Amino acid sequence: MPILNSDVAKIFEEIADLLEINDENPFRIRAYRSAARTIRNFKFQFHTLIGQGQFPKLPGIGQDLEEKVREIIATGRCLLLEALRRNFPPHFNDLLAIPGLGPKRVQRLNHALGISSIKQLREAAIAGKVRDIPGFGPKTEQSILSAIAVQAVHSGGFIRQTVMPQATALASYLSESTHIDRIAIAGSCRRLKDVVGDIDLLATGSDSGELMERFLSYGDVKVVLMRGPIRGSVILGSGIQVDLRFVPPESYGAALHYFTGSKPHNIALRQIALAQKMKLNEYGLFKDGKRIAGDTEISVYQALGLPFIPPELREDRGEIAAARAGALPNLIAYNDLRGDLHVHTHYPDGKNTIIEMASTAALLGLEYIAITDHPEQRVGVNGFRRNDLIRQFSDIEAARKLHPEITILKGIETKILEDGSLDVPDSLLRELDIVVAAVDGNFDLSRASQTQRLLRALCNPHVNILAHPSSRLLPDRPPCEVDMLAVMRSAKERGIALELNSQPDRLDLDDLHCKMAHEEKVLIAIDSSARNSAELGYLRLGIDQARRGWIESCDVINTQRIEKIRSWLAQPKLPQSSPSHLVGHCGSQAERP
DNA sequence: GCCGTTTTCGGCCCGACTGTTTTCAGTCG
Repeated sequence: MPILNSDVAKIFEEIADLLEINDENPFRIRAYRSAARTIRNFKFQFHTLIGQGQFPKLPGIGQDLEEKVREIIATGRCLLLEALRRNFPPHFNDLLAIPGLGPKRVQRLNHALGISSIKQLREAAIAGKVRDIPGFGPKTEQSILSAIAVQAVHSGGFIRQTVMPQATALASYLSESTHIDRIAIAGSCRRLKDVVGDIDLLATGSDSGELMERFLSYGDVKVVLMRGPIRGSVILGSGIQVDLRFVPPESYGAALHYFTGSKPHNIALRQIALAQKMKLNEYGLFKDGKRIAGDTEISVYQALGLPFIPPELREDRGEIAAARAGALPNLIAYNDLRGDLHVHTHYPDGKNTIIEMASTAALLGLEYIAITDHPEQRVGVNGFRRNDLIRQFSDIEAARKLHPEITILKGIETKILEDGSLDVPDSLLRELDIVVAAVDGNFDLSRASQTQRLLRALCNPHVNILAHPSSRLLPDRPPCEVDMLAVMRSAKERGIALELNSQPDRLDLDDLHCKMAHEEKVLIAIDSSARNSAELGYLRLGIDQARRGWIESCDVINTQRIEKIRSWLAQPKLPQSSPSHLVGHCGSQAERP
């Protein structure tokens, strides 16, 4: 089993945790954390590059960390980590994940009570033993118990789509405060992350007192975590934390930037300011003690010599270098989409007909949709019947007559079986305008087997789109282990699009894989896989995700007019045996009854 | 541990808030 970048990153993160508990140089700790992030975001696998005699030059990875990466890739072990682990009980660093517990308190808990796990901490807190440790008290003990309870329920984070109604309702409520000029949703919600940990709100105006009172007395507040004159923090009934911060109007832009994050992006920008003998904080950009920018975000970037960087790109994934080089992507916009190539009908929970789906899509401004139901939707448990497909064809013909303003393509969503073959015979697939293939079941195959499975499916000459490629389900089902770079390169060679599925619990491809697709110039299809007409609106979430992944309009097949779509679908596929790296994947597809 | 418009050593982002103190350490974002 090769050691993956994610394995190396995990080791570096654990080293950082243990160094932190050891009270080591904070900058050394930051170096490990920064390297872990860089390695996790890096698109090529180190084990492959090192196997080819290469080692990439990456920021924050110098001689020492390069040697450690090589050691981990070669041996699967890291001597430094093993030495650190000998000083602590197993999983000791898990305690750092409890809000309110940092390295000092974790050490004290261990020295005073021998606590080395969250379970032990909970038991000690319930028994009232934690409050007697110097530096702790009854309030800290209670907040530890609350934090453990919240963490147990929401450790996976919250799907942004479910959080935004709460955020906008609270922002709207706060905006009624008489001394408030502006209120904004910042943080990871503004960066359009698929899963968020909390809600960050920023307000500006003439007086913060009434705002804070209003905030803390909001009907849905369950717990008040913190209440200062300009900053407050609460937990809502849903379990999500909300942080509110007030700044004076002239600092609005700098504060919006600061509270939008991400933290690594902010740190990088502050370093740029320092290099120019300036200081950047949430109140503004200062030179010689004088504010020179900060009323708007644009003013901050401009004063630092950079163009405006959209919030969804602010992850310290190369956006600052791209901004400096004038090479920021021209991000796709919602109105760029012309169609949806993965739409369902007649679902038990949706019950919308082809006509209803088509009319809603037309109202949304779409020029085409593809009806791509699962075979079993039409036939139940008795296997695929050709007559059902014929019946749907005639339904589509009827809908076409009723809604000539929108093109309706005949399609199917076929399952990719464990061996990479499809659950619908080629003889039927060839009668369709478009074929969407998707993994369904057997999510826990080995990385090699899962990759082979997808590569073989891509060899089917009728497949046009690989749907929700990682099969993750937010927030809890992890993505399948798969070599996505190999899948993308194969898809590109064969003219197949990878789907960015817009369902809020999928958003699959994720942002990093979107960026990879953009860099690899692989076609993307942003689809809703709507199960009823309302879900066609999820396309907006797909666009959000695409923007986080640097996707431009030209990367996306369904920004094209229907004529282009038809010619893309009609393109002959490469002969099955021609791409050298696919030999062995592309056997003849057996016909199934 | 990294890195260079402070360049091979010395600096590395920075302010708010809490709880437990008795002036501030620890933590968070």
